[in-house]
Amino acid sequence: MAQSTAETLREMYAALMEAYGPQAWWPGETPTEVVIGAILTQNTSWKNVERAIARLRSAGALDWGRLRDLPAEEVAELIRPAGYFNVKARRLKNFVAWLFAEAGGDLAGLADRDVGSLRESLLSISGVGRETADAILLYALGKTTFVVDAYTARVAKRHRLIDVEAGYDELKELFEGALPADAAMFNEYHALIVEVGKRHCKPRAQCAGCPLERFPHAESGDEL
DNA sequence: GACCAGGCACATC
DNA sequence: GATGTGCATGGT
Repeated sequence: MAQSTAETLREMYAALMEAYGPQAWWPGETPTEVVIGAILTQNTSWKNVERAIARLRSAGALDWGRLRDLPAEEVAELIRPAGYFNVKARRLKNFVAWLFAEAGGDLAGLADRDVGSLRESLLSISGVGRETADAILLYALGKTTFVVDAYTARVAKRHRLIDVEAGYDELKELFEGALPADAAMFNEYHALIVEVGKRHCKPRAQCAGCPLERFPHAESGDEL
């Protein structure tokens, strides 16, 4: 009898940790940088996001008060390397307005809010969808919520752990249901999935040498 | 030159 | 509720 999907997910975590070790995502950065990065990385490579963040830093704009006061056009110019810069400048401004309304412009003021209501409130911001909200909750605020992204979907579907048509919420429930509710573990697992995604689980899979190769999977050629 | 990258909002059916 | 489209830079 085959092992359960939940067991497979836990074994995959162990295999990835064995192969790559702790990722320590966003360790030296401030929660402010994490939030900005979460918005800028929407459908964009992290390399380009780093360039944009560096430009914000040089301009002294890694600061909510400064971002609030800068015209959207100037924010857009600063974040140009991240792509979709006009859209993302508005999204940053939307988040800033929300943060001042909710917590006086200080992320620390959100620390005591419970995950559920905070997630709902974040989702009310235009430009903050489910993945961005979960990334902010987990990586900036340390809340226990699993982050699903394109890599998560690809890995889970390639390994037949979920229906190929499954959406965000189903994937989130798959992982949260299989794992202990531990923010540190959710943090590591998501980061490890991104790592294996970048190295192996690409649109055209490179399964040879993948830490997850021993787990049953579809080969490249499947449109995933 | 095509394809891809840690999405999201909005229009339309 | 499902599907299609615009948004834009930089790497392969």
